[in-house]
Amino acid sequence: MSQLDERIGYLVKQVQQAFRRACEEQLRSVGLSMSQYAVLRALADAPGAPAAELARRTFVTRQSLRDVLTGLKEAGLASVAAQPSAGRALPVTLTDSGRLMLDQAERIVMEVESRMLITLPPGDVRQLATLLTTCAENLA
Amino acid sequence: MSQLDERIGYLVKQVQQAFRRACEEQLRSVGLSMSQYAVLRALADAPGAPAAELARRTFVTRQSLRDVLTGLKEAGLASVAAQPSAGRALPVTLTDSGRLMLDQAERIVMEVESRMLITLPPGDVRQLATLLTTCAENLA
DNA sequence: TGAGGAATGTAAGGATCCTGACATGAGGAG
DNA sequence: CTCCTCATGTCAGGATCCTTACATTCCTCA
Repeated sequence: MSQLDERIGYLVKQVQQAFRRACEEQLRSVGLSMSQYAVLRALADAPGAPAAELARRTFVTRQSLRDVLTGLKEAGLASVAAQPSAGRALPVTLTDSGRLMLDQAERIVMEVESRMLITLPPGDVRQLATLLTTCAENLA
Repeated sequence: MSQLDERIGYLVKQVQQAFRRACEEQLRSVGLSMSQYAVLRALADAPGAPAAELARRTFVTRQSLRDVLTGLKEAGLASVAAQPSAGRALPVTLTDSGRLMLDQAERIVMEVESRMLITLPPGDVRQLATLLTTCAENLA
């Protein structure tokens, strides 16, 4: 039996939870959740993408994304077109308000990420990125 | 701005979600969720621990753990003592049924973990563990 | 002895995420 | 053209997780 300290699945969960926790703590000052941040971020990377595409980019289901999108619409941070652009796809866009919020949130999240990596030399960070990418590919 | 591919926070989330997804998919065959598995696992490592201790070990709050524990009790996999052992702490234990279930689940999760790491030489796995541990410590 | 702190249990409410199911629109195979 | 498949949107229900709040028990310290 492997030691718990070496179980990658366990460690990944631990880091993900700690990172999420730390981010939520800081994001609370601007009234944003980590889930909402993730959607805003995806929205900035893919303006006008349908909700289903945003769901894929944030690793959740369409149904889950709807829950978060509801909150973002109510907060005036995102906007869903009334008419489909192609097929049934309704383009989602960032509002001006959403863009400003994302800028603030981005700074906060980057700070937490920096803190998480503060003791690691750049080479180690690149290596970590490579290893994690490999893990993701192996599970795909 | 960093490329998304190199954002460790993003990659950790991706891997964690993929791992969880893959595990849930396989665990469904024995009727267990990943959250439940995590609690059973913690319970095996700390027999008779109070719920609050299990919560710490699974990185969730006491309140969240209660939700999962309710399901485990209903499924007859865990048992909560009626009388406190010390203070208000109610010892939680695995039932025989729970132990059998954990054995099955453990094999399933180990298989998924192996698949995730299949292309990585042992040295890389150890380094990944080291890097992740460092990240967790930096956020603590 | 009594006040306060720390840990635990519990409850309520809300946010996020899931599966399952169904309807709709686009595009290809026959 | 019609049937089929696929992608998208939507709804319902349930599981998990969170914050906030309060009660209880033990321990420390004045």
